[in-house]
Amino acid sequence: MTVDQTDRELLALLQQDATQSYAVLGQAVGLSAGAAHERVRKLKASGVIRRTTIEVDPAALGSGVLAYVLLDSDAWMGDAPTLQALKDIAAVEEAHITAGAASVLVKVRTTSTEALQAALRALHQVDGVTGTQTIVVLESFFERPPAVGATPA
Amino acid sequence: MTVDQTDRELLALLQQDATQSYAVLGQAVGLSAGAAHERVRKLKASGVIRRTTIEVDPAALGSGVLAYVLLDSDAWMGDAPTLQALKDIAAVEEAHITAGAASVLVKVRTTSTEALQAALRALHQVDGVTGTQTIVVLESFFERPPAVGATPA
DNA sequence: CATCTTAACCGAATCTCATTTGGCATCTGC
DNA sequence: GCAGATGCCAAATGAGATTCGGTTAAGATG
Repeated sequence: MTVDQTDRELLALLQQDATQSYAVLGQAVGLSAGAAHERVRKLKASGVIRRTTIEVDPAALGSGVLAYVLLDSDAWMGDAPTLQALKDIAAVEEAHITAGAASVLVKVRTTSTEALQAALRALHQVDGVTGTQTIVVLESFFERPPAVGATPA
Repeated sequence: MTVDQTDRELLALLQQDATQSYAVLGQAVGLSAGAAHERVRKLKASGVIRRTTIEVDPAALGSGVLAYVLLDSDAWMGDAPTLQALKDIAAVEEAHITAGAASVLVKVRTTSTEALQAALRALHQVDGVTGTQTIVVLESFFERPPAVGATPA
């Protein structure tokens, strides 16, 4: 699908606040409510918009501990069983295969350092993992959604 | 604010799909539409729900390169000027002060390796930064919203 | 150049759902 | 046991999502 400048503006506006009416959205980009609706419908249908969701404050739910963990391994970790094992650990928010010394990088958020320890234990038990290096976050400057601005030349 | 089990269920449902009607939400948790609405309203007012937003597929917009960058520094980086400097780099999605060897960890997403290089250049120019270590992501297993389940004992 | 096709837009009509209101039951503290 | 507060339901109202018919503009085709 072609995503033009107007679409990007709509995406940016919806990223900031997905509850605004199509009338307002349309006005902001110079379209009628109907036309804005049609564009957004297509963006959803084509998968550019994955879903509409809420952003929850982790601190409000007691998840105050954030850490990044590098996993060392003695086998290839890029396959489905590894993925599933990581997904099954609720504290794991992201998991990526990486280039460099470690093979996998995971982002972990827990309610306490005790819970972090439990998560690390679980990570150690994942097949193939031989060791971990943990980077504990002291303070988050910000976490924001991906930029949607026009692709620079 | 007190967040009980029903609230957590509502949060989980809204995280999956924030477009469902309050009638459906209420039914799912055993409440009337009005009561569900009232709970969600309070969650928003109290800041547990930060905002309603859309999740955009970065790949669909051409942002296929993801990397984590560790920043070394010769000064304390935990202050507002550093925050602002990092925020001004559009490719930076997250920035955290960390314990450990490096002082700051940033998540960077770009359209190409050339753009990644440009982002690294910009990071080097941030006041206090003396060096960087970059972890390039080869493949993302998943990136999901924070868990909202009941806090285990 | 005339015509056909397609895509995108607008404005109006319809219909669903968010939001508000009033009243009842439950629980708390006095 | 009583007053106040909290949380719920059911019903009314209005806003806004969604649909539809018709128009224009931009290419393609001959």
